Amino acid sequence: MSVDQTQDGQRPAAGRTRIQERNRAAILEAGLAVFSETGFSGATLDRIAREARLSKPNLLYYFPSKEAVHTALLENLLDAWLAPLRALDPAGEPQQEVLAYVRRKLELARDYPRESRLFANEVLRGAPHLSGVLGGELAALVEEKAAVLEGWMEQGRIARMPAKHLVFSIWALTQHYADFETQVRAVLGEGHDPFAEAGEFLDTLFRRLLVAP
Amino acid sequence: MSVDQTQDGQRPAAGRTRIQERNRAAILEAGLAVFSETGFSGATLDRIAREARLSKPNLLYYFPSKEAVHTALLENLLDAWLAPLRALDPAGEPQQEVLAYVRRKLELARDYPRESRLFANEVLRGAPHLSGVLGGELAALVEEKAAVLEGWMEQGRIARMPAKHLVFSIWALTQHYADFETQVRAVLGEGHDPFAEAGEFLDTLFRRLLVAP
DNA sequence: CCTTGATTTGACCAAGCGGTCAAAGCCACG
DNA sequence: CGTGGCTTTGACCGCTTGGTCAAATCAAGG
Repeated sequence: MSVDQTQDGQRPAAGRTRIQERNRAAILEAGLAVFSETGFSGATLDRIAREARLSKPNLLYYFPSKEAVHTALLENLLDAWLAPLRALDPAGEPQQEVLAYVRRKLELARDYPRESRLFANEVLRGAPHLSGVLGGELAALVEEKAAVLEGWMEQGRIARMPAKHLVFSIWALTQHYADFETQVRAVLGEGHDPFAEAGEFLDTLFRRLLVAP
Repeated sequence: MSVDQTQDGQRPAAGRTRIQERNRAAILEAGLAVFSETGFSGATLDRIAREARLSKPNLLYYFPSKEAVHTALLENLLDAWLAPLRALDPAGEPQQEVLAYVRRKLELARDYPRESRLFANEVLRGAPHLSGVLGGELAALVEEKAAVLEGWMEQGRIARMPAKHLVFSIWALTQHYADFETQVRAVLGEGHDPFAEAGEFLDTLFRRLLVAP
């Protein structure tokens, strides 16, 4: 399941018939599966069309190009991806707010690993389809929340540290379990629940990191 | 510069002439540049050959296929990549050993970002060319070092936590600065030295994480 | 200088790619 | 029931791709 298939950001969704809705959703679902598994270049329209149970020309009837499918997916993704950080409440209890953010971000990685990998693939390549958003919306949001965190630090409610790097550490640690799942499973061996263990471990880690000295 | 260009793991390096040595090195260097930038599927032999200042058939005179170049790179990479963990000394002072490991791993990410991205790309795709190594050599090494860490925990010399996840957290946090450099720079804005700041931050983070309670 | 083997290359190929197009099928509504 | 627009498709196209091959070039020893 995609995080959000009701909008695509390509055009206004005005006047979508049921069949259009269904086929566009099927294409985005198939595109997510294929792009996240093989990356942009490795993905083929034939395979995306096949997984969406459509012919290739039919797919191109709904999206003008391969890139359009990819872009639509990334734009869909972004809101859901940033939601946990948006939810960080300046009026809340600092440590609990951060720990809740970590928890929600890890749940996202656990429940939407394909989205996580799609995003990772894109950023790895230098974010050619996201450069605007990274320097714009994303940077602004982090700026805002970093200010909140720094406020808490100045009040002595959490330990002092570079706020943006605190955010980076949350991204890195949570997405690692989705993006490098192959490696994590290979190292842990059988009989482990990586995300459950990660949940406890990250809770401990950030608890220790945040306590005011 | 590649981490190691003197061996390739394809065949025994017996009887390499100077010209063979030079051309193979040029191909690996070019392959690293291209693969790390575009991923395996996005890379073309033409471009690798061009960057190595060779014709495509000439490149294929030295490596039998595109995959062979890729595999050789990954095998080259692995030793250098695992060296910092190998250097973790069971006889050393626990906290200093871990912090030194973090520092070395971050230096690797800073000095060899292309290698880091090559590796990330491969694991993201499910490590089709590395599955054996992940479950073998890598898993064994982590097993060994996790035992060392757990020994230290039992002696109360560092705080108790799941040792393998401690290793994951080091990988995640250090590689993040190489693999997601685009995002990091977009969020930090101008006038920052991401790796320098990361060095200090990660030192603090792991210091706080490791202190016995 | 000539021979022998290593090296290099232009020309080429089959397969797969993203994308087009005209025609066919389908459906709702008058 | 028929008609007009939405939907679907088989056939096709030009291009790029990984890879081949025979011929040309080069380097070194005798």
